[in-house]
Amino acid sequence: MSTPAEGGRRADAVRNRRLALDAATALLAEPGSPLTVEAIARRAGLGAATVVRAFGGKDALLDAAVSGLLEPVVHRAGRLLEQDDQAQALRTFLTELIAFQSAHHAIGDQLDGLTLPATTALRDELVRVVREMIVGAQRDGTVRTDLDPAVTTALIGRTAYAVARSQPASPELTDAYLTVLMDGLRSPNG
Amino acid sequence: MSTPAEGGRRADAVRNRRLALDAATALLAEPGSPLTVEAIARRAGLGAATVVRAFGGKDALLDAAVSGLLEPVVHRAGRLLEQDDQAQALRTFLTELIAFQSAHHAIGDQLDGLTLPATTALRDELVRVVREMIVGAQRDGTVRTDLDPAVTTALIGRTAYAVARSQPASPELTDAYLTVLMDGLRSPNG
DNA sequence: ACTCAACTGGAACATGCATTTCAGTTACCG
DNA sequence: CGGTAACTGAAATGCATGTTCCAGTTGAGT
Repeated sequence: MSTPAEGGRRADAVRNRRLALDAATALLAEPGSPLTVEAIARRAGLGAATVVRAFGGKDALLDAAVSGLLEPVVHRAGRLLEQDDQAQALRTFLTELIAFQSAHHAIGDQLDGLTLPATTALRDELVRVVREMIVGAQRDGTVRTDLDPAVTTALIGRTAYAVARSQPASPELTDAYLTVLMDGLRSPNG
Repeated sequence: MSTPAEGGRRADAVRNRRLALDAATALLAEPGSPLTVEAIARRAGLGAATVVRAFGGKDALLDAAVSGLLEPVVHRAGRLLEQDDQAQALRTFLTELIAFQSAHHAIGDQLDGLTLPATTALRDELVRVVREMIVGAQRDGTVRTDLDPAVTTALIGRTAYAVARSQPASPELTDAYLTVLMDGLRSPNG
């Protein structure tokens, strides 16, 4: 669909494509892993050339792996949007997002300057959902209205990412972040 | 003193050392610059070998350049510590720190995983000063006491860095960050 | 079974980088 | 001035990585 589809491929090619994807996904969860084509190939039990060809390049492989991990997170965020208390939904979502990013440490680590179409689309969708949460919470009166929702969303995105990158992952830091953020987002005279 | 000192060096060696340092410093302020030895050498009007040898390696050169930029920032933070209102001192310092990091974009960009002795020492000093500001503000009653100062310091360090990395530098984002942070750090029932 | 296009992977290649080499140059001391 | 050790920088080296080549292998249609 997005990347070379399963069309008239041979069975071994399909299987190796899956192996490469699984290996890349596994390495994304291991901090300090090289995340090179060589490492992915070794993990998958394949040659480097096969790994590269399966997706048409390393970037496309990483795009598939990262977006595969990100998709359930985005889906979960959409579900939280249906909740009554949008401020609480935002807090819950951020907690889960930070846990997710901590678990898949290399996602933000190695992929900073790349252009990955599927991943970018999911990230945009995530931004959209978070902004809706903020707007909803403003409507509820639980989040201050003197800040532009778009700016607030950018603020949350950047800082949450930074907190998740703490090494090693620190529950106290995450707690402090959520506490300060949510209190700071409350109406100033409330 | 730290790196090969001026000892019995020839005049041209001393001059080229300075040229290399200035070139590296200049490149740290230019977003998107390669920051390679080649680029530094071209900027300095020297050969790559000369640039490398002047400091005994690229890392040592960057350490000298970054710590040279960071030193006045640390000094300024120490001066702010003498101010009466520590919460205000913290806010002022963060404003300046973010501006500084935005101006020298590449500092955090390219130097994430390196071990630079002088730079690390200055950063530790900076952390120490910020923690003192927080403790002082807690004593003043302007910052909540239900958070560990060390954790709060880590939180501020990570998030300020993330905000400064926004591309392009956005005054609204910095404003929103400082507003939310300082309000969130106030006593919850105040 | 037979065929052959698709597929594989080790090896060669390409790229971008820091560092070292070394023949030539130059600052500095006497 | 010379002599010489320090210094210079273009080129060579080393290294890590992604990508491509190609001779051999294999899945799948007949």
